Amino acid sequence: MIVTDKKCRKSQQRKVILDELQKSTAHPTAKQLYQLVKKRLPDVGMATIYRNLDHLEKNNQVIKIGSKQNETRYDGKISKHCHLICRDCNHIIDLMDVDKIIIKSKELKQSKFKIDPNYAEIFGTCNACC
Amino acid sequence: MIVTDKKCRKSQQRKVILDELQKSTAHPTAKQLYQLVKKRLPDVGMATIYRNLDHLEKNNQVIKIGSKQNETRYDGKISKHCHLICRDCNHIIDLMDVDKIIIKSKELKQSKFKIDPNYAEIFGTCNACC
DNA sequence: CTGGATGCAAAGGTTTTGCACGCTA
DNA sequence: TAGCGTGCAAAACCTTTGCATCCAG
Repeated sequence: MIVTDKKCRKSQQRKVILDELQKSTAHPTAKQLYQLVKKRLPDVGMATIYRNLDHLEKNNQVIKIGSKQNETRYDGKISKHCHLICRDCNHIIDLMDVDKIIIKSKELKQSKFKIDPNYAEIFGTCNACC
Repeated sequence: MIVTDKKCRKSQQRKVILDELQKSTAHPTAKQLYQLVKKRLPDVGMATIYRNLDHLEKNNQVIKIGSKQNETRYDGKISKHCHLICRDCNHIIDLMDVDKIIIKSKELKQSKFKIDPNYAEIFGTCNACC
């Protein structure tokens, strides 16, 4: 579902932030984005970056990678399994019985990326949050 | 590859931290683990929790969930795609051409978890780090 | 004009580090 | 006894928030 915020104003800052993020392929951090934006708007503040990233994410113009929680979580089970992570409540479900994760992608083959089968995080919405 | 640290000592603290983590199914944060450990070792400090979690992770006894980087990263591409994340260098590769991710798991079906196809993070090692 | 957006500075959280002391092997 | 591990406190980070001011619509 795409939410369009009718009350939002298109400030220079917001435009530049979105533009820099769309131009980049590096998946930058807020700080890196700040450096990029600062080149075009030297007076920009860090708070503006964060506020706009939140705003843009809520309006589905930007993706925040990973869990929305900013505390690291740990798992004492080291046998092969993967995690389902609820983007709403941060609940994590273990999938212990996954034989194989099949991803059909040419880019994956070309990338020569070596998938660690113990480590996949699949995001979505858990039963309680649906 | 399993790395066993020959110089490590089995302090009470380390044993209790590992034990609590293995008993838990909640994927606790460092702080939550601290509360659990504190019940058994009232004088334990937060630094001990963090140092041991690092140590245990390096020895493959504990999994740190998510990217090892603790800064949030953002993506300006909102079309459906998933991410390959290198656990060594934190490089993120976009897979734009994934039709479907197939996960064979009974637990997944039972969980009624609703996967967001735009959001999968597959961890491993990138070409440069192999 | 109006109220959303900004910049600055301060506060809030999490994680790391320095240091003297304690404890395992 | 050697040197790894601990607890405490301070520091280092990342992110959020309060407030006066600015500016887009």
